[in-house]
Amino acid sequence: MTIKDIARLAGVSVSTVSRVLNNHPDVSQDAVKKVMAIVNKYNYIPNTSARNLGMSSSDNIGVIMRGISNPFYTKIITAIGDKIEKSGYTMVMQQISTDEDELRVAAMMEKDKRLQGLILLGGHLNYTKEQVSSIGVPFVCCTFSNEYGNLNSDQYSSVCIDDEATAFSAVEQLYKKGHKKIAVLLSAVDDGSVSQVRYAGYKRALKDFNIPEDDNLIIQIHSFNIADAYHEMSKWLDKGIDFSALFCISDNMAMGAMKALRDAKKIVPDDVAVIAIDGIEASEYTNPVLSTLCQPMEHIGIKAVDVLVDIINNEGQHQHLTLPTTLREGETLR
Amino acid sequence: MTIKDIARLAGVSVSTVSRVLNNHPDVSQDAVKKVMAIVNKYNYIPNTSARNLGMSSSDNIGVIMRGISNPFYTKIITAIGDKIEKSGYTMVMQQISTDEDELRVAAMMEKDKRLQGLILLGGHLNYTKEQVSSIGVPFVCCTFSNEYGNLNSDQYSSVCIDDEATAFSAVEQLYKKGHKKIAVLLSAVDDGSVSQVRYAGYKRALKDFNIPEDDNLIIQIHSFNIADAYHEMSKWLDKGIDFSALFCISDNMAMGAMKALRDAKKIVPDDVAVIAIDGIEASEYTNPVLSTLCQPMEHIGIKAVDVLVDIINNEGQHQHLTLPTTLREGETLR
DNA sequence: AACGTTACTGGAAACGTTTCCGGAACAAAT
DNA sequence: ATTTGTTCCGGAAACGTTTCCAGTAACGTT
Repeated sequence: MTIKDIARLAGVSVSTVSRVLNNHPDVSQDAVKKVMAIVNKYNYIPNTSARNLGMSSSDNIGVIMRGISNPFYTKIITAIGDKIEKSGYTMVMQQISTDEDELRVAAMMEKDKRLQGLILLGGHLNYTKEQVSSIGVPFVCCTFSNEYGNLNSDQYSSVCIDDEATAFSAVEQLYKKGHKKIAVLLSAVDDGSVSQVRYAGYKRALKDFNIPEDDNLIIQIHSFNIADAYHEMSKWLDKGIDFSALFCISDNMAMGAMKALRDAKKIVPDDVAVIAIDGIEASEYTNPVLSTLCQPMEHIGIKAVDVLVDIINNEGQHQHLTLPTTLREGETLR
Repeated sequence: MTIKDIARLAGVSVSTVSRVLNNHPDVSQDAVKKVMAIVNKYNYIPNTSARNLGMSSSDNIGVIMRGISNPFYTKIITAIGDKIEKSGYTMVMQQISTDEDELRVAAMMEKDKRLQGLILLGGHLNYTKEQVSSIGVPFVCCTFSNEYGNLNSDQYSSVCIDDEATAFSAVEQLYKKGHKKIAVLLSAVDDGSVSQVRYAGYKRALKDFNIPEDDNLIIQIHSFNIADAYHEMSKWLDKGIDFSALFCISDNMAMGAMKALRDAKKIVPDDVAVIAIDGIEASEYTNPVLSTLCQPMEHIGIKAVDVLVDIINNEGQHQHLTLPTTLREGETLR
């Protein structure tokens, strides 16, 4: 069943069918009716390959992400996938490992799958101008702060929270409860990732509250992995360093850390207060319930697609959205 | 940069370039060398739309899933996506809501995206023959038991655990610890879903161990949702029904239930023993650590793609794989 | 009555591949 | 010397759309 068959059955030309199917203006009501009748009767769906070839484009939007393993991303992905579908595009997902260069992958993918646009999830900030311009379709970065990039901001869009300020406010919560010996559990500190930016917020908070920085209170792992967090935290606790509160840069890591604290017989929140950032569902069901600053995950996903689709349709400029976080008061603060 | 340009630059015909690119036999070493030199030099990637149109097929494999929100699925999806990519196909993901008919979506998607094959995640068993044959590409169902379907088994493939036996063995664990009053937290019981099958395993266990069934010990919700599990469990606990153990048909639900138990001042495992099925990462970090029967999630994903690709390439028959589960001894049994 | 608009239509080229088919070049067998 | 077969190659049709362009019919204007 091709457009030709439809044309024949409806008694019109191929061009007319095409026009009807694409809502072109220059077509009579009569023709629309005839064509649609046949289309519906035979449940005709145009061939995407032929259509894309004809228009020399596609309806693919690529989504590249590093580490879907962090449950934080699944909510965002869900929202993105949903919204892409609703907008009439097709989502093409590509996962990359931690050591792959996402922009190289993006460039390849763009050629290979003829993308209309790209969404990058959980990436870095220190792309060079050349790297960015090497990819020829509009793209939007999700979930890492705008202000810290070194790029011309009109070359891409971004949708995220203010990671620095959120980290600051997490530490502030601890400070307000009287904590001064605040340890931080983080990932890399120099790769332009969220980890680095949240760490910056932590440091600014310490400074503002006149708490001296102490390298002994920095617990660094090399992933956002829950198991890594658990092991590294356990090792650190063995050192017996004195502290009264722990700021984890992600919920996932906090869950690992809390198990380590439990193993070490530290009671949360009596012995150690804990706060984190993200607001994943699981962390609402830990014992005790984790206190955390929640990201508006669905909203992030939806907005990312919105912005991208607008740009694809030439209905908008690149923009940089910063969405608000909300405090979830759990049971890990005292 | 099209195949014509490559042909011109390499000094051969378009057909020859195509043959080289597709590893056809009838082409000289000399030609291969000349073409590949140009292809590599200009980093040429063939246009997928044109190629698909020419071959009247595509390289798309569809993945349909209900409720990616359950973290259990993310591991599987990750594995599936990875494997699809490695096999040279493109993953096209479609999420559906609980009330959508997955086979209708499958049929639509197949036409729309010209799929080569389909993977269905977390579906039902009671498809009719007509429904199944309405979708014209091979498909494999993941994560629900084979034996309970009412279909001709050579019409599709499946990869999953033995849900009935696993549920049986979960209840067996509780029985071996001396429990007789075993409540069960489940989802639907009559829709052909995993829930129904796991419930069947629970009932068989009771029977084998000479424990009378008791409707009061059945806690039913209408999703696999963690929040729903929490609320429904709380409501049930209010009734004050006597019980000593709880079998949850999924880890996710168990996490909700454990919070409800905590709210009700029931100590796990002293007052109530808990066991579940799935083995998601988060449930390894609950307090206390959940005891559960783990599914080989990565393995399931990889096998599903393996089987499907073999069938697409006419290198295999439809088959039904049942993968083993392993007990993770947590801290919720006594 | 001639002309310009307007509203719509159909023919056909174009998109970038794959693949069928016929043929060239050459070697081996008769 | 002719046939037969092998190996490789190029031309061109085909895939199913979109879209440009030319054209027709109806209608209002001068």
